[in-house]
Amino acid sequence: MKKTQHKKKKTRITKRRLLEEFKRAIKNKGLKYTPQREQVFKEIISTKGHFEIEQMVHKIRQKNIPVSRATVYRTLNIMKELGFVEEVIKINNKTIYEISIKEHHDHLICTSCRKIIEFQSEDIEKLQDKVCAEYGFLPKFHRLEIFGLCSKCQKKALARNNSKS
Amino acid sequence: MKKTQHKKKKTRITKRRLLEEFKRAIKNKGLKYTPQREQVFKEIISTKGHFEIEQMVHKIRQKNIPVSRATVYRTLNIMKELGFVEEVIKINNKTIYEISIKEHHDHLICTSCRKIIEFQSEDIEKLQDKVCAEYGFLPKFHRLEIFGLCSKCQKKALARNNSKS
DNA sequence: CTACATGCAAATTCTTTGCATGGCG
DNA sequence: CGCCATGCAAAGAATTTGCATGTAG
Repeated sequence: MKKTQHKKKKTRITKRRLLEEFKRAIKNKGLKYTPQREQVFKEIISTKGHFEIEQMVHKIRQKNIPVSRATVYRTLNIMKELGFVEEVIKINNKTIYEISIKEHHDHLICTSCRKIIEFQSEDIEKLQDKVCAEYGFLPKFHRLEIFGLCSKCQKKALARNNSKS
Repeated sequence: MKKTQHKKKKTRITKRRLLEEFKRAIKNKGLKYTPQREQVFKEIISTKGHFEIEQMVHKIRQKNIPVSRATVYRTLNIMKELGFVEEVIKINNKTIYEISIKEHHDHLICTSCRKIIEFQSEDIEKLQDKVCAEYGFLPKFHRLEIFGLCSKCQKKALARNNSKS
């Protein structure tokens, strides 16, 4: 019984554990665990969904940790190699990074208001695995984005059309 | 009977029809239908899957149609607005465009050799529609990319590991 | 003819890099 | 201490833009 309870805790303290994992990974690579790197990482795991570079630099400076864009880029590249951060989306010429550690979310992206709705579908993931198996492909992570109009923007579009005619 | 046959032709001459559609769309917008624009479009619809800018410029020049990168960019932006070309992927700092007209493909992307395998799964698309419905989201197009190792690279990785130990 | 398109080169934006200096281990 | 990290500024790369000239309609 107690053991089961203990296991459950794992999910609760994810952030702390992640930070430890990161620290270990960094050191394993013979790299140094600096305040900047720590803070970049902290910032990322407390960010839901996506983030951009400028945003990240800002947030970190607000915490009184001096950091340059260069360092953020460099840290992100390390994190990419270590597999903590995932591939990259581009929207309006801006690169948007995504965390690969947290449970994975797919996205509905409104092309009108740019709102991003996250969702998760086990069924879709199962089918993906099936496809991969067919091609002998070993999946590491994926990205599913559905572009379209969110309900609000649909209504707006409708309203516009009505007033026209 | 004959009517049915006739209908089938529609699918056969897609490229020609697409070109007409494009021409109409351009003119409807009060824009001009220039050789450059025509060629960019032709190039795109005869390209399977993805394409990059440099590649496109090259191909068009090879057909003896002078074109500048600027024009290709400008044309692509128009095509984006008109909905002929879709959102944009970024791999290694390069933007990769995709045609939105042709049947849609999803992708398995090998992170090692960069090979891109296209696939299609109606089942996945159905589930996507279901998700959209749940959120009252009106999908226009989507992008599904699964990153991982293709079978060849898996074998290579395996071979490396064996020789190590 | 007129308004829009093109090409060039300059400007912008995002990202990477070289080098001197700072700091983790 | 030694090596790696940081910051800055400069370099690079991708994309956009201003302007003079060309051309579709």
